[in-house]
Amino acid sequence: MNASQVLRSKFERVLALTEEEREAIAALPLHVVEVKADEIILREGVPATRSSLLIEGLACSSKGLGNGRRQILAFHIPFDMPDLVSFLLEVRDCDILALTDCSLAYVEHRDLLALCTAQPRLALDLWRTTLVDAAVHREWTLNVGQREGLSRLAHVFCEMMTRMELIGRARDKSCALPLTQQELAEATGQSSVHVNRTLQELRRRELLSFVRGQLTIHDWDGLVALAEFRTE
Amino acid sequence: MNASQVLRSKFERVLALTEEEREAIAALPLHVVEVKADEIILREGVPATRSSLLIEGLACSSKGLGNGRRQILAFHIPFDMPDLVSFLLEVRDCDILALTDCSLAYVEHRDLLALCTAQPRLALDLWRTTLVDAAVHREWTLNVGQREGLSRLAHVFCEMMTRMELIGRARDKSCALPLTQQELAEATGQSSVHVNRTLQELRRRELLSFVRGQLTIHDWDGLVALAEFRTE
DNA sequence: CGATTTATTGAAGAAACTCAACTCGAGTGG
DNA sequence: CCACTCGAGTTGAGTTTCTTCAATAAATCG
Repeated sequence: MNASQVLRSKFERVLALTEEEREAIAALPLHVVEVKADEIILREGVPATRSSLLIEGLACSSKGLGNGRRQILAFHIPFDMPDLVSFLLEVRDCDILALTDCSLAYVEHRDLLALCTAQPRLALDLWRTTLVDAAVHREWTLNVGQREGLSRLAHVFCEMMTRMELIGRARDKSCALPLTQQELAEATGQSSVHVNRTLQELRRRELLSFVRGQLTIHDWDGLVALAEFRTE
Repeated sequence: MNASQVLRSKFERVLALTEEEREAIAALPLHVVEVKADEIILREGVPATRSSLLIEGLACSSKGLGNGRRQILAFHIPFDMPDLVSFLLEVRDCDILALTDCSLAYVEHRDLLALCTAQPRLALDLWRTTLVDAAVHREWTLNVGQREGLSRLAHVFCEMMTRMELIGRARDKSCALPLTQQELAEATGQSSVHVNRTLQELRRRELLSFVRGQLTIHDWDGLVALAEFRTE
């Protein structure tokens, strides 16, 4: 699937596109690049002039602190536009980082703006996706702020499994999720040592297994209950 | 200042409005209501059919957990549209709660949508404010996830002072901020006992005082440094 | 195969929590 | 006007959760 098709099917998940809209999407200039694991895709603090569409791979948004601590704010999977949230803002407020080798397409903000002006329905749908992203942010704040270690981790797994299923990358509650324990720690605001022990507890309770980047959930209902995950 | 003027001056902070835009704003149906402290303005889980504009008072967004724990996700002050973030979404994902007696104006989503269609510049500006809200959410996730208790609280105070200054409600780094320690606890993911001790430490270091809902910052630079607050 | 990253374990310690009692201040009603 | 009540703030003590440090084991990569 090429970049333009990815973008189109992203819209088509919600909208029935008109011929005109389809053409406008196809005409949007996309610049496809490959990024190696651990490279920064877009850096915090620089002017926000373009957004990216993730075609393949796993990425994250993160913000660092002076003492070297870092918080992962969201994971990004194919079909996501990781930094549409900085569209219309002057400056990026967080890093976008490739966690695995990624294939992605850049869209210049000025082209995106032109698309929005010409196709109001598409603009509204893009706006809506940024609002969904914001809702996920709120869930993460709740997660990190109020849940205990065990359910915090459980919640991340519930979210990722749900999203992977939505894009057809999961089967029988099992999917590839190539995250290290260190990365899970940065996403949940815990130390990696504690994540390790918490993972063992999740395994011991036979809720899931997470081995070499493969997540398999054995007891979905149990995990959902533990995480207080809300399926919408 | 009436509700319509509040809305207009919200736009005018960034845009130079045309006559037509001004008229469109004035024509937007607003339904002004008064809400008592501790009442729920808009409830989680119900269909999102309208948004609110805060005219006067202090409110917050919050999400609860089964065990009674609650996370405050954002504070809202006059000129904010606390739940524009649920515009275009089917269902509200968090409660909006009045922390003091509030005066606010409801806007029906269908009217807002009509305004957006007719006035694309206003639509983009509203979209932009939701993106700013999302950026603040990200900062909060970082705050709750990675900062230690002392700088976590410091960061909340830096943010609120900056915002109060922006709307002209602060003078000499002092402003009314009628929050209880319990509410600060729910915003920072700490227990109220710990907030109490942390506040004492902030006072002891002569960074600020926070007495009976009045925040006064004595050493702004020191507080900013402790919080690693980024002034944009 | 060796080098490097990732995962696991133990132990000590720090940060923050809970519980419970007590103080203080603001408002209320007798 | 004072006693009372109620909510908020403060304090102490014991406990839990999670962190840090450091060492080892296992997996992955070139």
